[in-house]
This record gives sequence, C-alpha cells and structure tokens, in this order.
Amino acid sequence: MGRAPCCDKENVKRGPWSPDEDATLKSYLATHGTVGNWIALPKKAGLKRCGKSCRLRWLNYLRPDIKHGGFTEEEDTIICTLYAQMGSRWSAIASKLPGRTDNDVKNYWNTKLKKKIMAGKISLKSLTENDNTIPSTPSLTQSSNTQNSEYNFPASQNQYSPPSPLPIMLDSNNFDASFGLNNNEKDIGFDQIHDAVVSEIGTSDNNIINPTVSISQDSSSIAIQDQAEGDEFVEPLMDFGFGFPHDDHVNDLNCHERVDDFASSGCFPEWVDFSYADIKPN
DNA sequence: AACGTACCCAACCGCTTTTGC
DNA sequence: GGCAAAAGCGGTTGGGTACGT
Repeated sequence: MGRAPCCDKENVKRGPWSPDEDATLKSYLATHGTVGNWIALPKKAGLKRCGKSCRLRWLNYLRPDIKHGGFTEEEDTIICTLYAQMGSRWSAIASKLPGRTDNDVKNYWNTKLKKKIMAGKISLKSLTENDNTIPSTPSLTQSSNTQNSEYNFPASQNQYSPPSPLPIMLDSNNFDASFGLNNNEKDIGFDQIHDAVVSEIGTSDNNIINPTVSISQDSSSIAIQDQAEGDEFVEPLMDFGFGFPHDDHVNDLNCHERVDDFASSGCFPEWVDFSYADIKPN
C-alpha cells in the first residue's frame, strides 16, 4: 500500500493553467502571502487544483521575481561550473541564479546547455579557471584554499557528497576539459591523461601504495584500491554513469582501457565523471 | 500542403527531507 | 524519538510548436 495521494485526483484539474487560474492564484497569494498550507490553498482560493500544482505554478512561473527569457553567457558559466561540482542539484544551482527556477535550469541544461558543451562551445576547463563569476552567498561560499574552488554547503545540503574535489579533468596536455573530449579527435584516451598526477583524489600520491585498478561493470566505474596494510581503501577513479564502454566506442567516442598504465606508474588522473556530462549510448 | 520528427518547456509523479506534534 | 503531513526536489512526460522532407 502506497502513500495517500496529496489530493483527490478525481476532482482536480490538470494540465496547463488558464489565465483565469493564474489570476486567481496570484490574487490569493497577493492577499494572503505564500506562508501557510499549500495543500489547503486551492480550496481557500477557489481553485480546482492540487496544492502541489499551485505551489509549482507559483514558484516556477507566477512569482514576480521570475526571470523569463534566454539565459546569458554568464548564467551558462555558472550553471556549467556548479553542475560540474554538484551534479544535478538543480535547486542549489538555481539558487545562484536570481530569478531562475530549478525547473528552468534543469530544462535549459537538458535541452541546450548540454548540447553546447558536447559541441565544444563551452569548455569546463576554462570555466574552472574563471569560476569567480559565481556569486558568493552564505549558503555557497567559495573556499580560498583549494585550487579548484570547492564550495561548502550547509549541513542541510550535504546529503550529496560530490567526489572530492572536482570531477573535472584539469590536465593541460592536449586534453580539452570539456568533459574529457579532445575536440579534434573526439577521443577519450587514458594515455592522454596519465600525466595529471593527482594530489587530490582524497589523499596524496604517497598515501597510495601498491594500488590496483579495477573496472567495475556493475558500478560503471573505475576504482583504485590501496592494498597497503590490508586496508580496504577503495577510491573511485572514473565514473561513466551509464556503464563502462567495454566495446571501446560510445557515441563516436573512442574509449581505451589503458588502466594498467596507472597501476604501473602509480599516478592517477584526477576525477573524470562522465555521468555528469550524461554522455549516454542511444 | 501534409506529414513526420525534433525540440522546448510547463506540468506531473513519486521519492526524500523537513517540520510539527 | 516516532510518526504523519507538508514541502522540496529531481526525473519524466506530454502537448505545442518549429523545422525538414
């Protein structure tokens, strides 16, 4: 038995809001404010809508401070940078963009921004070098002691633990950081990134002794395992999100499994998390 | 002009988190 | 601390529109 529905679905209107409904909701909220019970609001306001629907309509569309229209390049930058750090925490990202809603940002990312990045029009490398464009607020402050400007979240936002520090490739050896795609060759080659010795994989290089590198098909990731002193220290190295491309080719991307190089050299690339880029096989 | 496809975005769904008792 | 209700959130869906054939 599931949870009780939030409203009587038989007797509520669904679908697009009419101008009259908008006006009714706006008028009610102008008089009574948004403080109170959204579930009870429709009845009080005389709307045949679910409370959740009213809330969503207000938050995503009717609020007076909502910014409608296209996103600016600066907003693109902020979204990309924060997405690289937090993943799809749209609400947190939207909070950095005055007038934008989580739904707006999410839709914009899914329909346009992702494609811009894939087309190489936006490089996360340059973004991470210039991410001081992100306004700082008490809830999301820029740390001054890290190269990659991590952000510190209040406890209430800490349920998501992003891979520490950034899931972004920062190597400069001919490797475009726009989600690890070399613009010319569209080639993801581990051999391109092995020089990016990591001091940031949660530990220093010296702490990793006799590591082994494994490819997990289940978790769609590569992990390094520190076998020193019998520790079961496993550090994720790469996470493809959609499954490791064992067949070498995914969407025209050429993926090599040259992980042995890492194991023998004892150095590891920084985090590269393709699940954020959502490069999925069709 | 008609049809098919791709794209955009508002709205919905259902799970998680927060709040109040 | 435990529970239920409300609010928050992110993923998904579906209708409208633009574009290509």
